[in-house]
Amino acid sequence: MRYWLLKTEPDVFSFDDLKKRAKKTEPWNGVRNYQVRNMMRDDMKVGDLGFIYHSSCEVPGVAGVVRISSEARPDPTQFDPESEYYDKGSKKEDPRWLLIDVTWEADFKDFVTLTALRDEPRLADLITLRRGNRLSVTPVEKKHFDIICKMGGAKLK
DNA sequence: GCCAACGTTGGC
DNA sequence: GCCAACGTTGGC
Repeated sequence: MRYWLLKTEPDVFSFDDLKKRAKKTEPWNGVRNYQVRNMMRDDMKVGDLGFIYHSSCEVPGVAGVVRISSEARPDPTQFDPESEYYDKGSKKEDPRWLLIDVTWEADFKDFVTLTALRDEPRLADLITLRRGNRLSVTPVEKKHFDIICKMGGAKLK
C-alpha cells in the first residue's frame, strides 16, 4: 500500500466539504499535470491512504485522511465546454486527463499546520516541503505518513 | 530539439 | 501583492 498527499484550496473544496458529500466520496477532478496524471494511472491503487492538504489559504496544512476509492478513470470535466477544466484537445476515445475518487477515512484531532511540518526534523525530506514543489499530488513515505498521523492525532481504524 | 517567454502555483 | 520556482508553449 502506498501513501499520498493531495493538495486542494479549501475555499474551492475542503476536507469538511468531502465529509458532507454523499458517501463521503468525491471525484478528484481538474488535475492537468502529466506527472500527476501518470502517478494516478500507474501508482495509485484502491485502498491507498492519503492526506488532504489545504493550500493557498490563511493556514496551510494537513486536514485529514482519505482513502483512494477508485482506479484512475477519465475526468469528465475535460469534455465539458462549460467547465474551467475543459480541454478541447482531448478526445473521448483517447482521454488525456484522468481522475481517481477519494473517500473520507479519518479525522485529525488537530489540524497539522505547514509550520508544524517544517518544524519537525524527521519530515525534512517530505516532497511537499521541498522548495518550489508544485505538484498537486505527491507520494508520502510510510514513515512520514505515520509521523504526521501522530502529530494530528488521527483516529485511524 | 533548444530555449526564451509566459502562465501558474503557493508561501509569505 | 510579490516573487521564486517550475511546467508548458511555440518560434526557430
